[in-house]
Amino acid sequence: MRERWLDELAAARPGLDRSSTAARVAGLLREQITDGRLVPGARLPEEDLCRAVKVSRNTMREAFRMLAQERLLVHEFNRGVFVRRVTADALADLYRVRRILECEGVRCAPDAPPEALARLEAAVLDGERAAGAGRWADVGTADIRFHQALAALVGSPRVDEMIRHLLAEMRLVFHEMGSPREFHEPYLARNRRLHDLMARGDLAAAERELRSYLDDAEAQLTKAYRENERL
Amino acid sequence: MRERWLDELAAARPGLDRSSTAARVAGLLREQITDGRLVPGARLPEEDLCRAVKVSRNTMREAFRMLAQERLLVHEFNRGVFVRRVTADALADLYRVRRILECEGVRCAPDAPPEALARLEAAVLDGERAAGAGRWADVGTADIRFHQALAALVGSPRVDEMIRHLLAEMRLVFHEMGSPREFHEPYLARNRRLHDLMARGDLAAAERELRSYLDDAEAQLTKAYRENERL
DNA sequence: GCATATTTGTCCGTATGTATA
DNA sequence: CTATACATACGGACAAATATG
Repeated sequence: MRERWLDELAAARPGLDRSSTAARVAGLLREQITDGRLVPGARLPEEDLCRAVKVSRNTMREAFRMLAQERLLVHEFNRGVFVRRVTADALADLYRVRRILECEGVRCAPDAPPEALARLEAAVLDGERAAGAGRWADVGTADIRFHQALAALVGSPRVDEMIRHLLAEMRLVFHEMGSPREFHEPYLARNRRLHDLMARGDLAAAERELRSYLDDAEAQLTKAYRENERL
Repeated sequence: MRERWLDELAAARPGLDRSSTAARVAGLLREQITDGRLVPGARLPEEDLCRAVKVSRNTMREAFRMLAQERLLVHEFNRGVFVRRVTADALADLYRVRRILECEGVRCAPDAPPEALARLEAAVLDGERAAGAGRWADVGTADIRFHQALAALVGSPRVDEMIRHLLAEMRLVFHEMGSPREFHEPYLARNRRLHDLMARGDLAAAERELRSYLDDAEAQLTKAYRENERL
């Protein structure tokens, strides 16, 4: 059975690019994954994908490797590659590291350049606008951008990369549980409050708010996970 | 001209393994790099390596990709792969993240299992023993193990992986400047002191000591870098 | 539990494009 | 500018592992 995301992938033929084809293919797949068209646990058969994107198996395998490094795919030896399924343990670890990096971002706020703080506010506004228009998927995207901007206050390229990968994984978690509105709506106001506390310079309160935010979100997701596992 | 590390690589044929050949090849190369036989900036020509290790280009490229993800190699499109050269900027970023992760480790010490603290002390002892025997390369290894154990107190697999990669890069830095004794000797006593402060439960003092340790090490390495650049 | 079909792991030869002496 | 060396990408081959009936 030829599935829908395969056709969409085949349709999205990019124009010639200056970078490697493997990187381009990886980009296509990444988009399918973060947009939720390729669901966690789905298997990616080499041959089908090669036909769909019209690249050789070697190139496809190179693209697989890239995405496996980003933890979006898992490579099971002699079995194939699958869209990553985030376990409850991995989820806890994800939040452990988010707490470390994002709280550090809050503490670095005074030393951050104004553009970095502006991006934080822009993300809050984007989220509020998207919510007003009922575009709940975009609310989720804005939320991710907000937390990315938070960690970016550290001013470290490495931290930027870490948080980018972390939040890409968070998308996997969201897709595994659906109902974006229910999950993201309550956090809109909290992002706003967190931003305002930081703008006011009350970093201690901001960090407390952030910690409680992350605790709540983790608890909510973990609860949903346990319920899903029961199926 | 056939260089020495190529022969050593060819000699180190491992017994059959259950994992992928690419992973095994990556392991071989990693060893050559962290041991300093492959120096930063060195070029790794595909063909020569394939002949030396007797694997196909595809497999070799897969190994390259793994090591590039660990930042030990850099892949320049259409030019080849090279052993990474850590720039002064990258060095500063390296220490920025080390400060974040290792200080977090200190703060997590009370919640860490006894084995984790034991590994910290073991690394201190290993360093002292190696120094007593004049094995300065081993002193460096013990130092890296010490800081790895420090970050491991966080109890997060992800943090473990991050610090492992970070410290592997630190090895690149060390190799680019030689004289292991001069650099590592003064830090032996500081590792001991840091450990003792933590054992005593004085976390605030421990964190202060760690920060000053990292500041000093960074300053020393940066200074050496500037001097090297003058060549 | 077995035989078969499918898929992956690995290798090779080759054509094309890119960088550098 | 030409020549050479090398990287990129393709497609086919075969063994080994896995999934399927």
